[in-house]
Amino acid sequence: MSSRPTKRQEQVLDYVRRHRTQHGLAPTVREIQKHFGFASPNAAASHLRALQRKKLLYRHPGTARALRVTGDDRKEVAAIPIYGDIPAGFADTREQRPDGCVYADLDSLDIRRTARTFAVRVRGDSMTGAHILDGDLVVLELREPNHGNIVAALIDGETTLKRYLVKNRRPFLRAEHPGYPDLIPARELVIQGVMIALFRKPKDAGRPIEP
Amino acid sequence: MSSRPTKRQEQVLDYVRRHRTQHGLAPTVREIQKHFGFASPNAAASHLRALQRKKLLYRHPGTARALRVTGDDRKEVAAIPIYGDIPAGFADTREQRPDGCVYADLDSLDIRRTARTFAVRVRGDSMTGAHILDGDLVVLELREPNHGNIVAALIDGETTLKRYLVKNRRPFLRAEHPGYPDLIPARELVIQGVMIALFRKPKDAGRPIEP
DNA sequence: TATAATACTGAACAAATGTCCAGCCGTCCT
DNA sequence: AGGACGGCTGGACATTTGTTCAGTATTATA
Repeated sequence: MSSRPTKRQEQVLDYVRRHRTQHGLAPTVREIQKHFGFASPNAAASHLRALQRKKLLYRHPGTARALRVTGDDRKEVAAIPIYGDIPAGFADTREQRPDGCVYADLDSLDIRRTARTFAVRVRGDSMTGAHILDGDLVVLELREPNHGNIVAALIDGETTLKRYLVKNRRPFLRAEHPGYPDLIPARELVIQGVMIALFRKPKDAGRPIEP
Repeated sequence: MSSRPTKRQEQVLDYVRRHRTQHGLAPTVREIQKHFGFASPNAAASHLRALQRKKLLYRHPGTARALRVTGDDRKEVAAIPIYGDIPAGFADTREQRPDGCVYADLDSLDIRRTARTFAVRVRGDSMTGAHILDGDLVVLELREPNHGNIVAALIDGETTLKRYLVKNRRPFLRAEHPGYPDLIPARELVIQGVMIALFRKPKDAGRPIEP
């Protein structure tokens, strides 16, 4: 019987959430009091009581900083391995060595837990026309591609990111940048993954450019 | 100057880690004491001191349950609130209502824990030249922008994503799409955040079509 | 062998923190 | 009009909790 929080209660809940992610621990009653400018710790405490009543918050009585926002626990965070370079024998996943992981929640990625998901660091500018830049991290899912999907494919022993197209029942790959020709596979086309998400961290995020 | 922990210290560190993942919060000194059967809280406390000296643990003095294992921070996933729409009075964070959250690890985002970070859903195509598309999720940090940064700014009561430029010591905003004029602020320029990351989930990604 | 570091016991203090009681004011609903 | 509820002030109390001082025994370490 969890009901909706009021505006104020939402704010409190948000502050708890934020405090947890920023400082790694939940705030105390008096920290909440201070943040909202209450004159009494009871103001914060009663909000917590209300949130608890509405099942939006859990806590251990008598325990310091024992606040836990209900939804946050259930968030399933997937560790997506990053393969900087995909070698030929991709089928054997066990031999892969990820260069770290991206962590993203399944919700926002809409990932099925059964699906094989991985990420690749993009090299080159052959897909800038599709707004995929050098250095971008592309999250891929192992499945059959559809016409128009962006895929990681194996061409001549190298893996590249291209758009997957079908013409006259024959699939081929297209780069999204002037000067790159279409790639029509001589033998068979090995699709290693279909792009489902993109993650970019601009290199110039903190750096000024020439005026 | 971080050296190796002793066997016992390793056990304590392990217990702290386990307690955090199991209960969502760090143990107190006395909980550690109880777990190891110490007769004095000082036994646990001195272990924590040693671990701190070896840079394997961080804590806030005088704060309850403020233990953080050094390596674990990197795996920590931050909940970044998504503000679909940024109203005028942004300075008052308390009135914000996030439309859910993105979850990303601090490492890959290079987020400072102290920094105020949030995300905005991009609307419109004024930044396609900078490879930022309609529907993209842009992660922003609250800080002073540099020349060339992409920022969320408040213009005429509306928030837009633009490139921040400075000419003759006067800052202005530039869209990255043909046909959009530069925005030269009449009064003052309110910068709400500087882009530090981008997250895209293609709309046509999840459709499985049978051939 | 000296010296430091580890690994504790034992007691106690002070700050941090959760909690409770009493009451005020306004809004919404019946 | 009445009552339930949200939002808050003000004060106080009892734990919880971090911290410190003093001391013992064992194990490295130079």
